[in-house]
Amino acid sequence: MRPGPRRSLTHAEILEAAFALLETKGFEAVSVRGVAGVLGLTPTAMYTYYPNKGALLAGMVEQLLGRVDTSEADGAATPEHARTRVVELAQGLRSILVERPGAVGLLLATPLDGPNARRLDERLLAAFADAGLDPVAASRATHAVRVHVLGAVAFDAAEEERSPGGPTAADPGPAPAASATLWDDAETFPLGDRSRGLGDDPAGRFAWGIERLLDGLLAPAPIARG
Amino acid sequence: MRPGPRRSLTHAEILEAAFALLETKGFEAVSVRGVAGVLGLTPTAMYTYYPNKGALLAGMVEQLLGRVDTSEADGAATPEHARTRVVELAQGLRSILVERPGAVGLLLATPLDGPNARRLDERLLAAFADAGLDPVAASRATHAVRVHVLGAVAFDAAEEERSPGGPTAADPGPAPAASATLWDDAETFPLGDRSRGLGDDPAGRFAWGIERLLDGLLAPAPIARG
DNA sequence: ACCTGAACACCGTTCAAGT
DNA sequence: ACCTGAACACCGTTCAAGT
Repeated sequence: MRPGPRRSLTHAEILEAAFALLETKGFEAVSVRGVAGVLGLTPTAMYTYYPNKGALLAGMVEQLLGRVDTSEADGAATPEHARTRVVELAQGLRSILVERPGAVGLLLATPLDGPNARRLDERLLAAFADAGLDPVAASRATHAVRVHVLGAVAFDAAEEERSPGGPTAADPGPAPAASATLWDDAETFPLGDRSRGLGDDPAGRFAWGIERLLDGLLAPAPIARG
Repeated sequence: MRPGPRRSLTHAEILEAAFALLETKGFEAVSVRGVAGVLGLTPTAMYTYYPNKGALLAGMVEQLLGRVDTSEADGAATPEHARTRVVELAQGLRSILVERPGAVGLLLATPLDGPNARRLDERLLAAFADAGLDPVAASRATHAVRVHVLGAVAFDAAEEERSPGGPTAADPGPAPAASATLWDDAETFPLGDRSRGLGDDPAGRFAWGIERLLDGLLAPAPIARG
């Protein structure tokens, strides 16, 4: 068939194909040509749906962030409820990113400014306001949480890449094996070596880190600083 | 000239060319072919120096991290000194990343496991140990700082990409202009809209975030948690 | 409006060959 | 050991053309 049977796909169908590619072959495989291939389209046909690759990725990010549950828990606006709400949002965001291999690449390649990104921000801002923070502090606290979640997932992804299967359990790896690449000068790092494998469970250290961050963000006495 | 005048470059010279490319044309331009071009080499010649592109990027990351000053300040091992040391390391790491446009891409594309990355970790671990944290907590605190710095720089870079020139001052951008891409459903986000441009100075919010994180990591009374 | 086919200017990497 | 040249299997994007 030459020109085409006018199939008229929906954006949802295209994103579905893109996510299938992301989950089966990783972020690198999410290409305009690749998605077109899955859909049985010519690469150029993709440009009638998205003006460029960035817009496609932004669409994926939006759909991903839409999966984060931001329904207001029916609890009151007490500081205690506010804190657990922040934790839930942070954990929820982390979950949808960790569940999908390659999703981090997506987030890092795309500005987070769609409606669902802003909705998430809004919930965090509201929670920090409920916790008693003034608007400037709430804005910065929201940013700090955003930054922490994304950074943590990015780190986990980078580690996962070099030792697939997961270091969740005790996995010291090929212990004395020559390090992966060029540097064999092998200084010793007593503290690092000793602590290797201590707090290494990704989920555990993330939960711990978020709690400590909130300890600092919601500290009751902001007077004694310095 | 056909085969070649046996020029025998050093790794340092190759990395210099790679950084020149990074700083003038951004991370995307750092390609095996691109670097080879700057050096007057054929792309294939690059493979006698680095086994693949990843190793080249890892070499760049190592050199970048080598620029972070980790010289032990002559101060005593008091908790107060420990805290300021962590802040200095975090700020130092952020500086070398922020100064070089495109450096974030580098960090995110490469596992941080070279000697200089470990040296930085070691300094953070030592500081947290000086501050009185047990090995597990010190390891997790180190990870939290790592994550926070990288996440913050990645965020700033993403923002810089869509409004170059910097939102350092009050820069509301094209205020009511239709949002960059597809979504025009335009829910309203009262808190987000009100706080837009409040705590948005990258350096300021980073410094604030690191201090709050340390408030939580170095909290004196880990009893009253929950 | 949606699609094809050809084309342009790129990638990373491998392989056989030269010195 | 270091390098070239040709090649393979990819990219994102544009353009002219068909229905």
